[in-house]
Formats: sequence, C-alpha cells, structure tokens
Amino acid sequence: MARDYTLHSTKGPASGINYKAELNASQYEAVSAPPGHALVIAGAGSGKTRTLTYRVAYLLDNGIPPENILLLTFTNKAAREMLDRVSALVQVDTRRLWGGTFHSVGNRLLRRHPERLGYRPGFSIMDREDQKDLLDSVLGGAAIDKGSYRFPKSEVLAEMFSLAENICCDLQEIIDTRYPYFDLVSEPIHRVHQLYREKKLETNTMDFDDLLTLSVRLLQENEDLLQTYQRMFQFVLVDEFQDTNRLQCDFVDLLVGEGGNLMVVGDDAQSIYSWRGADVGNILNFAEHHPTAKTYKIETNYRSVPEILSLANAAIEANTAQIRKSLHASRPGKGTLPALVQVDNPGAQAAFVAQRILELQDEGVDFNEMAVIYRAHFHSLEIQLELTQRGIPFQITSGLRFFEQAHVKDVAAFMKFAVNRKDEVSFMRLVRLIPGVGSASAAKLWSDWSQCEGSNEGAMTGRFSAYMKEMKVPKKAQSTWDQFGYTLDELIDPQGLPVAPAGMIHSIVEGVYADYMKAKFKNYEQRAQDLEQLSSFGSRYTDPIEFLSQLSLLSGVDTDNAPAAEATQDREAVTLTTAHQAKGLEWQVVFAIWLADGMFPNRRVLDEGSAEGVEEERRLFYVTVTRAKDELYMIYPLIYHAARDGNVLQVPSRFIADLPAGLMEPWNVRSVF
DNA sequence: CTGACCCTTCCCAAG
DNA sequence: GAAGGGTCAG
Repeated sequence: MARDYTLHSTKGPASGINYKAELNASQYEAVSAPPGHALVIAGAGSGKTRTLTYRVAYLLDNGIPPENILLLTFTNKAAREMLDRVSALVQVDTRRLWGGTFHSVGNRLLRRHPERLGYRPGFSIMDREDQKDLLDSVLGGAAIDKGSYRFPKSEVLAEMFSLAENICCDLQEIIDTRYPYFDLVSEPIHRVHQLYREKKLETNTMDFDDLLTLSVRLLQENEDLLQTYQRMFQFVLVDEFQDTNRLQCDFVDLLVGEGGNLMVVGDDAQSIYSWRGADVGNILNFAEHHPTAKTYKIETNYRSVPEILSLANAAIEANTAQIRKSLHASRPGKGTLPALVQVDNPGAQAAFVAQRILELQDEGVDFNEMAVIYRAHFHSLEIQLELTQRGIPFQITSGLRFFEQAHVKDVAAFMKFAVNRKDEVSFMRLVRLIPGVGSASAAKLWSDWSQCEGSNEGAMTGRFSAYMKEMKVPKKAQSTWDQFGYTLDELIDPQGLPVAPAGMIHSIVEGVYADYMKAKFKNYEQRAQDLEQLSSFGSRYTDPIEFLSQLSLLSGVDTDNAPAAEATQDREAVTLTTAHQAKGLEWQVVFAIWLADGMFPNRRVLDEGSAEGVEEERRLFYVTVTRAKDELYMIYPLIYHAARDGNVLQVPSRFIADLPAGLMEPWNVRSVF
C-alpha cells in the first residue's frame, strides 16, 4: 500500500517564505527533498535545526496537514525549540503536529491504548529509583541465594535489562558479552527478569524502556493500529539519528512502513551514546538499508571561526568509522588560535577559568555566552568552588535533577497512588514517611492493601480512608496513617476521579507533607519553595495523568520548562556542563577542562582497551570543541591529588597530543600567589 | 521492628 | 560528600 505524494510549489508557499533565499544551496536541497527516504548528514554548526525546521515548514506549505507529520527528537527541549520556530515561520497550529522525544511519543501512543497490552489507564512511569525499588521488592520475594555467589544489585540488573531492551537482544547475550562474571547466576537473573516483568503489569507501572518496547509491541501485535498510525504519520522526521539504538530504529521503521516518507538527520561524527545502546551503524548504513534513499550533505559551518573548525576537523580525522565529509567555515578568520593551557593543578585550572571569565566579561562577553565543558560531573568541583568564591553566577547541569529530589518524589508518590492504586512503589514510598513504619510494616501494609483491593473492586475507586480504616497499623503510626487517608481522599472527587494537579499538591502539602518536611529536613523553607514551584508548574495541567507523565519524561537536560530552571533562566550565568549534555548547544567561549588522559578520554574506556571506545571518546571531544563560536580554551592540570593514589602526574589528553602543533597556541600560565 | 549512628565506598556519560 | 550498608539501643 504505497502512498505517493507529490510536493507542489506551483502557487508559491502560503507562508511567503523564500526558501531559496533563506537557506544555502545544500540546505535547500534537503528541505525541498522529494517524498521518499532521505538521509541528511549535517555537520556540527551547519544549521541542522534550521534545516529540519524549514523542512517541516516546507511540508506544511505544500499542504501536508500537521497531524500527518511526526518529528522525533532527542530531547524535549529540541522538540519545543523546533516547533516554536515552525510556528513562527508558518501560520499553522503546530500543536496538531506530533513532535517530541521517542519516549514522549511512545507515552502518547500507550496512553491511547493501554488495554491492548493488559494495562489500565493511568499507569505509572517509573524513574531509575522507582525501578530499583520495584526490583528490590522482586528480589525480596524471589528467594535468591545471595550467599554463595555474587549476585548483581538492583541497579546492575536494571542496567542489564535496559540494555537488552534497547538493542533488542536476548538477556543471555548481554550477560555473555558484557557481564561474563555473572554467568554462574544467569538462571536466577532470568528468573528475576521474568518476575520483574510480571510485577510491572501487576502494579500497572512501566519503566522508561517500556514506553518504547511496549509501543513497538503495540504496533506489531495490532494490525489495525499499525495501519492507523502508518496512515497518520505520512512524513516522519528524526533528529540526531546517529544516537538512535535498535529499539528506536525499529519503532521508526514500524511507523513509517512500506510507503511512508522518512527523513533522518544527523552527524555520525557526533555519535556519543553507544554505551546506552546507540548504534552509529543506523546512520552509517542507512543508505544501504534503504536503497531508494537520497543522501544530502550539509557541510558549511556557520558557528565557529575557521581556527576552531580546523582544530575540530583535525581532531576527528583519526577516526576510521565515519562518513567522510569536509566541513568548511563560512565565518572569516579571527587571527588567534585556540589556546592550549597547561596549569599546575586543579586549583590553578579553576583560578585560570574564573579569571579569564571575568576578563572576557570586561571585554563585553555575556556570562550566558561562556561555558565550561567537562567529561564527568565531578570534574566541575573546583570550578564550582572558585566561581562561588568570586561571585561569578553559574548554572550547572548536575546529576541531581529537580524531579528526582526526595521531596518532589514524595509528593509525586501521593499523586501517582491516587491515580493508580496498584502502584506498589508509590504506596511503599508514601507509607514509609509515616513515623513507626519501616520496610517490614510497609510490606505488610501493601500486602493488606492489595488483598483488599483485589477482593474488592470498590477499592479501586472509592474513598481511600474507607479501606485504610480497616487496616491494622503499628500503634505509633495510627494518627498519621489516618491523616494520610483523609489526605488521599482529598485527591479524588466524589466520583472517585483524581482532581487537578495543583489542587492535589496543595492538599498533600497542607495535609501531611509540610509537617513531615519540617521534622525531616534542615532546609525546610527551600524545599517548601520547590513544592510551590511544582504546584505552579502543575497549574498548567488539568489532567493529573498528563502532569505526572510530563514529570517523568522531563529529564535533567531539558528542564528548561521545569520549575527550578525557570527561576534562573533569565539570569546571566556561566554554564557548567558535561560534554554529553552540551550536545546541540553553542557558546561564544568554551573552556574544555581536565583534558588529560584518564579524564578525557575516560580512564575506564582506556582500560577496556577497545578501539571503538576510544573513537567514541574522540567524537565526544569533537562535540566539545565544536560548541565554541569564537574562543576555545583547552586546559589540563599537570598534577592532581587523588583520594587513593596521592599526587598523580598527568599526561595531556591524546586528543590534544595527536593534533598538529600549528593548530593551537600554548599559553604560559604563571601563578602569582 | 524502627531509626539513629557510624562506617565504607564510590566516580563515566543519561532518557 | 552522599548514599548504601551494618550495628545496636530502645
């Protein structure tokens, strides 16, 4: 059932966009590509987002209804940015267009048809911590003999299961290739895996991977839905295709089907997620996989000065597995080379960065236009101290995410449980907030609750307190338990349906949580404020299920629209970020720090000794340096004091050592203190 | 059985 | 420096 679409531009675009004038020749070619499959190789800083944005506008201009377009991106932020830009270009309601991350699109599909997979509406989404809790619960009941052999902890199990899902292979294969030392216990691992899957269905919960795995299954097992969605998504566009894994690729293939039109955009030189299953082969072999596909290369870089671009090109040169392209700069030369800065130690590194930031500010560069980029979160430690001491404002993309903080998760647990009464993880979390209830009582209470709920369908909808009153709790816990019951009752209306999110949060905080926070946390005020922001975020939603989904789907990378980020958004601040999270962003000035072997590239990767591993690190280095528009500082400390090994002498990163000396300028930094 | 306290361990990247 | 694990008093 091939579908043919011809794109006409006879009467000129309704939007009045002059595509040829606003794009360069190769961008225009990709934007105006005929229907069918297309691979767009867009180098760093070549206007990839612009190209995708204009492509969507072009489709709309040619009469494709927005609901027939699906735009898959890597982060929510990227999706939002592109849709905003499309709205600015054409007068079409882009809310009708499906755009978002793979996970959010999966979520949307599954929310429409949960019953097809044996799920109920209002299923909960577990984050990493919830997943670990559920696995621990499974482990507790699985009678695993942990004495005789080393059995993987729940985090490790989660990692293994996730990898198997994402690269669509058998769990045994993961054990064999990546965890051979667990081969002795592979039988119980499989058993836990099975129990875990059953438990998820039983508690009406999904983990992150399920959002995709189950979406794929939904489409594979339901021909009618497959037809519906294939017909719906006539034009599918995928951003950052180099970072897709097998599961995501299968999802796309299913949605596109035989006659669909698929455009994938990416840059193989920026593939940096193989450790979570991304397969750069998806982009490298796309043309082979789809013989009719046309390939477009966009090789003009608008971002960086030629001095920086030359260095970047030289840096990636050493990689063998890549699509050859020659990225050239459109900007004029600047006359100064990227700086190579050797400093004595991490303290001096931080001092250098801080001082240079202040000098640049004097020269008129905004703090917002400066970033410090590093390989691992802990590399930012000294910089944070130094910037704080000097009063330089900064924002950091840390490992700690707003929605993963204990108090936010506690409140969310009440909401999740109100929406999904089978949610064991949330139930356990909230009853353990009660004084006098530990893990043993919590487990007992859950078993009572699920029994009462199982034998009595009424418990699924009626007032919570009616059922909770019947349950036995430790004496010490009784009054708080009752209070919890009344609070939960406030979260549902007389029909038993959950009320709006903002109201829920209010009830929870007023009813029980404020008291708990005061007793538990030193920084009660701060946390109370967080919850107020959560509530104001919640007021954008009427449907608590929708709100909770968004909470789960928002990640650390794109918490832009998250409450915590909003407070700092318009403030001028230097950005501190990992190289991974810097992907897709740009700044006038970039400080790349800790460029020593063992730090960047990472020690573990070097120890593993795989050439692919080092190539990925090199791509990560490429991503780092290509973030810079005007100035790039590559810095490494000679000596650092390790916790265990004392003073360690460092060697400059091989990625720097491999570069021709003429591409950078060594700076001599003298400490005057 | 709970919860306070102390000890050790950990550090690569994230949806 | 935080978080998990072990120990022990109440």
